[in-house]
Order: sequence, then structure tokens, then C-alpha cells
Amino acid sequence: MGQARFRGSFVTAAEIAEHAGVSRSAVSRTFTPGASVSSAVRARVLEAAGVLGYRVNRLAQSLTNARSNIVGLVGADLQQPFHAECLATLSEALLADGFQCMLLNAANAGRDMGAVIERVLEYRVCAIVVMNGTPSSDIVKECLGNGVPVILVNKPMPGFGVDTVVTDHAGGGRAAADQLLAAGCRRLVVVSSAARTASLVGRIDAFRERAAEAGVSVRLWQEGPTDYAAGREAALSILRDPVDGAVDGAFCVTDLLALGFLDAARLDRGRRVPDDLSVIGFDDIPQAAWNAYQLTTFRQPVQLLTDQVMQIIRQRGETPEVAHATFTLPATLVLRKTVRASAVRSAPP
Amino acid sequence: MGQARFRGSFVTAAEIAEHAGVSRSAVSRTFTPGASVSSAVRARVLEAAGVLGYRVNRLAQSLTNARSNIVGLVGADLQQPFHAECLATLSEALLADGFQCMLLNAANAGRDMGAVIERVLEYRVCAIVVMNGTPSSDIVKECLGNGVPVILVNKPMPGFGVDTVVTDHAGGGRAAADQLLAAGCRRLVVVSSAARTASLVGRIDAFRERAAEAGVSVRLWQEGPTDYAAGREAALSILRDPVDGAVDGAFCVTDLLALGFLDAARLDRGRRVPDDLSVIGFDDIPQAAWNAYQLTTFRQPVQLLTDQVMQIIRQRGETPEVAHATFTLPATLVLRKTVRASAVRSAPP
DNA sequence: CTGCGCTTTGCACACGTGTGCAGACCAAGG
DNA sequence: CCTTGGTCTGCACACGTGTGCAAAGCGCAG
Repeated sequence: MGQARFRGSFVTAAEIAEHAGVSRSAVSRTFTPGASVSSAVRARVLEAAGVLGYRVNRLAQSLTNARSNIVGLVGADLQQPFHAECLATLSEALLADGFQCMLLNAANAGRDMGAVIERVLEYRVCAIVVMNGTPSSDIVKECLGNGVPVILVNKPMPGFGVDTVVTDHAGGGRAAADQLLAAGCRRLVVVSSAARTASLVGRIDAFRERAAEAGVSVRLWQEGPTDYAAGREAALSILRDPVDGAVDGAFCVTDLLALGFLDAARLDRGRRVPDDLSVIGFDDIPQAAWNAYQLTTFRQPVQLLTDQVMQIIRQRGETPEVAHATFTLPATLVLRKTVRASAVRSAPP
Repeated sequence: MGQARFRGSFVTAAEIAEHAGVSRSAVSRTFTPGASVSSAVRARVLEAAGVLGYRVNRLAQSLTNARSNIVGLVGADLQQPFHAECLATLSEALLADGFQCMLLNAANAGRDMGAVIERVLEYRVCAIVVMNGTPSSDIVKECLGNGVPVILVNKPMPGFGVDTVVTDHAGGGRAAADQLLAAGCRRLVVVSSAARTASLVGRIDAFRERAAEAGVSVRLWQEGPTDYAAGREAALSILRDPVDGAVDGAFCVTDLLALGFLDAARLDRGRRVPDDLSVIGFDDIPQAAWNAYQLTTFRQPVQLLTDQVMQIIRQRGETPEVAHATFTLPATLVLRKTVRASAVRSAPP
């Protein structure tokens, strides 16, 4: 209420000092934990700050500290359910830990995310987290050279001085193959996109390898973007043949692909899922649990990934010189209703 | 490459000046558009900057400018499709216009978003955009008192010194009623949540008013959160009665509610949509277009809303004193397949 | 050659904060 | 009384940048 200054600018510590009749240092010390101020001075400063509405200027603060408390969050395709979940979880964890997050939308994946990273470097961020997409090695080197740690999610980049946190895509791919094989499927297809992302490739390769071990060959579909429409296209094309003798098991490397695949398989191609055709996805986005789908899929451990990222940020903030590592977290199978119950089951208790 | 300094800190303008044999002012002027530097000096500065990897410190820059180029983006429930779309669109527009965006995840809606806004004020943001959720009037006053413009999306707060950008919820609600009435529905229900958000209330009231004008009363359901599961609950409860004599038209004030409602209506309650029951949603999230749903809904003009927000930010950056206004943008009907074709149609051409 | 005007340059200050250092103040013991 | 030790406080500098001001350099007309 006591607007001592003209409207439209922030109050500074000097003004608080004047109002409270102390030196500016006293104001600074009052808001610095562990600094030496008498309780009398502290009280007067706090009162003046309350009246005038003082709010410390973190920009100026960061100037002396060389610590900005800002973390750069880089990602593309933010409106996709899985990425949105990562973003929501990460940003909440950052805020809870006292950081601020600068969002860098690399928009359409594949656009030069170097440009946006360069811009956020100008704010002296204390870390950069890449949620998806692939930054060029040049820009990563530049970050590291300036002492800004880089943390990659689901994008291993070994021997580069970065920390990496990944889901166990290969483990998920193997488990997916096991599920379909156990369900009796023998004509398998992997549905992916034209993107050759490490996470997608990891799932694909492990799936095919496991199927090969069982003597089953796998058809591979890799076209278009990684979204619902592409999943539809895949099903429309793959399931063009009549029911008998066709594909009976599909591993869609993303839930979005899986849901599009499911819709086209059922509604356009008349397949009964899971009777004629079993489908498995990956990510466990909220829509996978919807009753129209009930998709069997693998849950990415978003909370664990986030926890690990936070731990790395804190760690590097204190002791930057520690060795870099890759943390692999398990994907867990979520059994719903798009995979046929396996013929051989353990007897119920 | 030429790391003249020890690894782990940023290069300053003074170091560039020394390396190029000029004054620090010359460096500053080289990177300030419109400043007066000879081309010879500029060239030497740019070369030194390239070699040493100079990157201007925006924190220090903002200190003198009192302009940080940072916009605070406040929102809750960021993983919900509509909010995620708003976030993606807004953050991309901000970046394209040269701003940086600080993301403030208010997490579970209704938590004190005052706390997060207070924190971002410390970074001297040049504007705060509230994408959803309701900030307290105290915190809004504090922003405005410090000269930080506040822009509310879909949350009118008239006479408060804020700018507001809203979808025409009432127009959508009326049009929804018109659609259902034209389809011959006479036993209507509005499905909403326990949240009494202005946007939801606007849709509800306009819908009921229009229905009342037509002499049709409307049952109102307002329970639980605004999500898929709540839509299911609504349908399970409302459609418990046998088919004949029950509800034949539902306006779900959100697509998420509508999709949950649809699934429960079809799969659990055996209704045929649109034959037995017509359903209309609101938002036009991507999932509404999926083949399993084909939901008739109203598209919120996210791109227009974003454009308007950007225009306000630019405007207030130049001439802060201009009068505040509310901009209302139309919602457009997206006809899909959950509303019965109206009995009376204009003859095809 | 001299004077004028324009461009370029460096000095010095400002922005708002943290903090080392020295001095002031105070209490207690000798 | 003096001395010692501890707690507070204020001065002054630092952080990295933008910019007003005056001086210097230069081209050109008189």
C-alpha cells in the first residue's frame, strides 16, 4: 500500500535501507541466510520491506554469485502427451527445489535446437536439460566449455562429458517380444516412424533380437512422423491383406502410434483386438488407459527420471568435477487388454 | 577452441576488449544495434569474440536496461492436452519474438499460485501470462504496482488493470445448445466439474439460457475434477436409467469430460452415439479427432489467443500506459460424428 | 591554413546486489 | 580503570554491461 515511489518500478535495497534508517549492507544481510545481523535491525528491515514491497533482484544477485538458479529446459513437440508429462513433472520438481526453469521450445523437432540453447546460455543457466531431440555436439561442447552441465534424457551420448538419464528401452523391447510370443503371436510387425531416435532404435532392435532368438522374423515399418496419424497409416497399409495369414502381433514403439494403429485395425480393417491381433505400445500416456483402448504398454518411469535429473543438478552444483555417468531406469509392463491372454498360464492360487 | 581462460567460466567483454586491443565500450557497442563503431574496430571485436566464444551476459544487461526480456508463463495441469497445446504455442511465439519464457508450474490447480508468481517477480520479468488457474487479486496488484503487466487467458478480471484474452465461451455454449436442439434432442444434460471456473460457467450458463428459450430444461452435473475419469463417472451415473425416457443430448464443457462420457456411454451403458445420444465437447484437443471418438466440439482459437497475447506484450513494452482491454475471440464449431444429423436441413446445392 | 561539423573512442558512472575488512560498540574479566 | 574478545555495522569494492559526455580524429569548405 505505501507506494513511496512512483508506480512502475521495483523497490531497491537502498530504499529499504533509507526507510529503515540502516545501511544497505544490513538489508542485504537480512535476506542472506547465515549473515550477521542483530535482531533489532533485522526487524526494522523486515518491516520496511513489508511496507514498501521489497523483492530481491535475482538478476543482480546472480551477477555476483555467478549462479543464476535458472535451469534451461529444452524440448520439442511439447504438446505430445508424453513430452507434456515430462515437462510438467520436471518443471514442478525444479520449482520445488528452488530453481526456476526457462523453457526452450525447439518446436518442430529437428529444427536447430542449437540456436535456442545459445540464447539461454546468455542467461548463465546453471544447467541445461534436454528432454527430447538431439542437440549438435558443437553446442554441447560450448555449454560444457562454459561450465554449464548438460543432462540428456533418453538420448545417450557417451564419452562426451554429459550426464544421461535413460529408460531401459532395450529391456522394454525384449519384454514386448516376450509378451507377444507368449500370447502365441508368430507373425510380428514393429511399427515405428521415420525418426531414427536412439530410444526408438533401442526398442526396435531389442524386440527383433528377442524374436529372432525364438525363430520368429519381424516385419519392420518405419514411415512418417511419430504420431497417431502415422500409426493409422501403418495399420491401413499393413493390414490390407485379409485376416487369415496376416499379422497377429504388433509392437508399436510409441503409444501414439499404437492408438492410431488400434483405431485403424479395429474400425477400418475389422480386426478384433486382442483375438485376431495383439498390440503393445510404449510410454503409457494417459490416453492408453482410456476405456476405448485399454492398451497394454510399457510405462516410462517419468518420476524416477525426474528424480535422477534433479539429483544430478544438485550434485553438479556442489561438486562439478565428479565423473559423468549414464543412469538407466526400468520400464514397467502395464498389462491391459490388447494382448491375448497367453495359452500357458500358471494355475490361479 | 582457443580457451584462453580456465575451463568453467564465461568470457567477459573486458577480456574481448583486451584481446582485440580496444576499449570495453567498443565491445559493448559492437553488440548494440545502432551504436557508433567503425567497421575496423567492429571486425576486430567480432573476430576476438569468435575465437574466445563470447556471449553477452543478459543478466548484467538487464540490470542497466531494467528490461529482462523474460516473460513469466503461469499455468497448472500442464500435462492436460489443451493446456499443453497453449503452452507449446505460447512458448514458441515468445521465442520467435525474441523473448525468453520462464515456466511457472502451479501444479495441482488451486495451489497458491501466488508463491510462484512472487518468485518470478524476482527476475524482473517484463510480463506475466496466466494460461489457466486463478491468481489472487493481491498478487496481481503487486505485479501491476511494480510495473509488470499481467495478461490473463480465459480468465476475465474486469476493472483490475489487467489485459484479458478470452475465447467466446458464451457463444460456444449457445451454439452447442442450438446444435443439440436442431438434432432433435429434448432431454439435455450439461456435464461439468466441481470447478467453478469463469470459462466453464460461461459455457454452462449460455447453454442453459438458450435451451430455456426453446422451452427445454437442462439437467446440470458438476462433480469431481475436469478430466476423463470424471466424464466417465458422470455418464455412469446419469445414464443408469434404461435407454427410453433418458438423456438424449449431452454438452460436456471440456473434451476430456466428453471423451470419458462417450466411453462410458457406449461401452458401459450401451448407448449408441449419435443415434440414442448426441454429445458435444469443447476445446478440440487432438484426441477429439481420433477415429474412436470423432467428437463434435468447439475449437478454441489457440493461435489467435497467442497472437493477441503477443501483441499485448509488445504493446505494453513500448507504451505501458495504454488502456486495458478484454479481447474475445470466437470458438468455431467442428462438426464430427457425435451429434445426430439434424432432421431439418437446408437442401443440398 | 583555419575553422567547422561529423564520426569514433575512451573514461567514468550507473544498474542492484554480495561480502571482505576494518572499525565501533558492548560485555565481562582483571 | 584498562584489556580482551565477541558481535554488529558501514565503507568500499566487485560482478558485467550500457551509455552520456567530452575529447580526439578526420574530411571539407572557406
